[in-house]
Order: sequence, then structure tokens, then C-alpha cells
Amino acid sequence: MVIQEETIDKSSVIPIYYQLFKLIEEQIRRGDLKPGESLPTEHEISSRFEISRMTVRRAISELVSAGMVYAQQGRGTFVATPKLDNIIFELNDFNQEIKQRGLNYKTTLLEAKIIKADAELREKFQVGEEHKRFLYFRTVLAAEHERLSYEVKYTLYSKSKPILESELKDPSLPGLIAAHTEYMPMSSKRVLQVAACSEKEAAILGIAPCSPVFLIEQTIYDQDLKTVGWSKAVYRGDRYKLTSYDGWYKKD
Amino acid sequence: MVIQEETIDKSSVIPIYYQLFKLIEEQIRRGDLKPGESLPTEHEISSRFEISRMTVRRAISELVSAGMVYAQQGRGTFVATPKLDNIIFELNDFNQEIKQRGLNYKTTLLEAKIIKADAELREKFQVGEEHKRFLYFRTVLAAEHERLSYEVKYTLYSKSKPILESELKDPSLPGLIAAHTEYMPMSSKRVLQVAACSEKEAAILGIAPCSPVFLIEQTIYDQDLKTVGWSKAVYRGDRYKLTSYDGWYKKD
DNA sequence: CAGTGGTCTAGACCACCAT
DNA sequence: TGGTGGTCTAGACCACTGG
Repeated sequence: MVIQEETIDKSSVIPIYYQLFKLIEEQIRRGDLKPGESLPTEHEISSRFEISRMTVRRAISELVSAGMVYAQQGRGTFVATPKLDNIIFELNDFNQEIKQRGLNYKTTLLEAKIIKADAELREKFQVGEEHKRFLYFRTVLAAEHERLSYEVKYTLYSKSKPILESELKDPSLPGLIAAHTEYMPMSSKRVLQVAACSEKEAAILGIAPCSPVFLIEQTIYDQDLKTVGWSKAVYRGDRYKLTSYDGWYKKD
Repeated sequence: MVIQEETIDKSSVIPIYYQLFKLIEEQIRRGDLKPGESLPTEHEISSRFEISRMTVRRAISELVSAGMVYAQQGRGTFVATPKLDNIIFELNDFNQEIKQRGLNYKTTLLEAKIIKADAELREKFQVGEEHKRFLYFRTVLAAEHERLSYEVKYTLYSKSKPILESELKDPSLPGLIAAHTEYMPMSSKRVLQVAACSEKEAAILGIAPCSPVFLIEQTIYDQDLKTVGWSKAVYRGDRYKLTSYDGWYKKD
């Protein structure tokens, strides 16, 4: 497969590896290089453009990262088939979309208190009798006076700097834990389910009981995989959705 | 910050860059290197281990990919703070979990036919009067005689190799399109919502009407972003969930 | 200005694959 | 055995940051 030579400018401020990456990417997108076909060898590209093989490898490694080609030692480098059957839903924050719409959103703190550890909480946090106290608080997010989500959060309690109400309204539980406990959140697990909301949740969100909702439970761990935080969030099913893009979109 | 020297073995079959990557990763996990702290400079690591700076850079680039450090030109390289507020739900196939449980699952083809394009379909596929025919089919996935999901799928129809029933049962619509049309799927968009299932869907899945369900609509595009396939899938809310892990898990 | 990371070179040796 | 990608070297020059 012939790669156009005239589009590499070695004196450009744009890195050579990046120019080459874009060049090959474009050929794949246009269909000049089809899935399963092989790229020229690294040595061949290197000598054709009179650039170092290491620079060629840098360009190819970018293509590999983008999932557009794959390399096989001893055989060659080949154009990949777009994988469209993966599902990857990603968002920085479930509420980000709401915020980005520029709506007038507001977080309300419904309740916040120190509670005694009961058996269920100790089970969740895998702690014994020595931990008697947890911080417990509940928040509601609303936009344009419509309530959108309801969250219940728990963390291990440790006396430290006083916590401001504004901090409890911050959606980031890991951030709160990092700032106000001795623990450093290192990883987190989330489980997303659909559910019919309870009467209590329905009343808080102002929707009909049994309406379908997103339910996200988050568990936060420190570096020893000790549970240091837990939250359960309910999101109105008619106001949230997740969108995912797969394959080879151009995003230049 | 001191990095242990004795753990790099230049004669090992394990690449040097990988040993160094693991070495620094471990120090970050253990907390020897804390978020915000700087790594030794590339030159310093290079000379301390008596390895090339390019090799050091390779190790650091792996750490950057893992999200554990970030580099700033002219300043240095720093340990990142784990980002736990992202949400990334990922699965190769929404049904993969079901299959992995080793359950006896089965896909049933409910209906398959060539249909005339109506205005709604032409709108969805952004085609004019020239496309009169679409392939339309519906499938149900069951495991252990319990119906789990229901899917409705459309593709542009083009006369080609005959399609086997087994191919219509395959969950991959992009695969079917690649194999039996002139189009090459290159990208795809999915929207996930929660919904209360309709009476028809409830009857098919054997659940109560208005039960909460996952609803995933997928649109498949070719390289020119022309729509070449569309599907709508309904998944029982009480049988599916999405799990996401964030932060610095070890997965050795 | 000195020090940092970013790019690039022109080689080298190796493991792996196909023939 | 020859060709491929994987690793590694010992330099070089640059752009950017900070004092």
C-alpha cells in the first residue's frame, strides 16, 4: 500500500510522528487501507520518508492506542476491524450533562449527622466494633426547580477539620473523604441498575411511585482496598440517559 | 524520592522499561510517592539505573497511560490524584455476563422479513425514496428458559448472499451488515435509557407491564457517517446491571 | 539562565514467524 | 534463513518553565 510522501514536512513545528500518524489514519478512514490489510513495514516507512525507525514506531503506537491497527511480532502490522459491539458509557460526572446545558441547578442538603454504626454499616465497611461513628448525609440535585436526583452517602467518621455545608453539597464523595478523613481514596466501584423508585424516593423527586429510575451504588476504597465511603444515588429515568460512541470517529 | 535500585535486572527477559514501570507503580500504590509529588527527573533515573533516557521515557509513558502520573514540559513529572468521579461503564457485550455465568442461553428469532420503507424509517436512515426495502427482524435472548432481552433490528436491504437464520440470531448487527450488505460499519452510537416496559414487551419477556427495563438504541454508521443499521433492545431490569471500576486497581 | 520534558537520530541486538 | 516487530543505546537539539 502506497503512502503519500509529499505530506510529511520535516521542518514543520508539528512533530513528524504526529504527521505520519495522521497520514496513515486518514488512509484507513478513506478506505485506502482496509481492515486486515498490512501496513508497510517499519523499515520501509522509515526509509521512504527518510526518518528514523523509532519515529515510525511512535506513530504506529499511536495508531495501536487508537485501536486502528494491531502489530504482530514477526508478521507485520495490520489494519484492525472496528469493534462496534463493545459498550462503553463514559461521563465525567453523571450530572455533567445537566450542568453543561447551562441550567440553573442547585444542590440541597436534606440532612447530615453523625450516626452510630449498626450491623449493616459495619458489614458494608467491613469494620468491627471499634468504629462506632459514621458521617451520614443526604442531598438532592435540582435544575430549574425540578428535582433530578437523590443521594444518600456514608463515610467513616474521624474528627478533623470542621466540614462546611458547601462541602457536603459537593457531588464528589471521594473529594470529601480526601479532605476530611485520614483516608486517601484510591479506587472506586460503581454498580448501575434500573429500579422502580420507592414511595419515599418518589416523594422527594416529585415523580410517581414506581417510576423507572437509574440507581447507582458507589463504594470507595483506600489503597488497602478498605472501604472508606459508600453512596446510593437515584436518578430520574425521564431526565437522564447515557450516550456512547464506538469505532473510528474523527474528532480532529 | 528514592527509587530502589536493586530491583532492576538488565539481563532479565522482562523488558527494562516494564520493570521500571512496575517499580514506580508500586511506590505510588504503597504511598511512598504521594499525589502531587514529583518523580525524579528522567535524566536522574536514567543515570541512577544506568539505562537510556528513552527507556525511562517508555516506562513513564506507561504510567501516564495508566493515569498515575502526568508530565509537564519544563517542570517535571508528578504523581496524579486518582480520578474517582468519572463513570465508565464498559462491557464487550451486554450479554457477556450472562454467557460467562455458563448458563444455558438461547437466541430465538421471532420474525424476519423484508419491509417497505415508511417515512419514519427513511427519516431514521436519512434516505430518500430510492431505498424502498429494509431488512427487519426481532430476536429474544433467554437463559435457563427465562427470557432476558428483546431486540428489534433494521438494516438497509441489499440483495446479496442468502442470510442464514443463525446469522440473524447473532447479537452483532454490525457483523451482519459487514457480511451481507455493501456497507462497512465504521462507527456506532448507543443511547442507554431506563423505561417502563410496554405491555407488548412485558408479554414477550414474561414480566409485569411497566416493569423497569434498560433500553438501548444503537445506530450504526459507515465511513461516510451514513446510517446503515438501527436497533432497539429491551433488557429486564431485574436481570442486568453494569459495574464500573475506577482509580488505581492492581490487576497483575 | 539552568533544568525540565518533547522530539529525533542511526545504529544495535533480540524474539518471533514464515518458508 | 530472511524479514518482521520489540527493545535498547548514547547521544542530539528543541520548547518550555522557573528563578
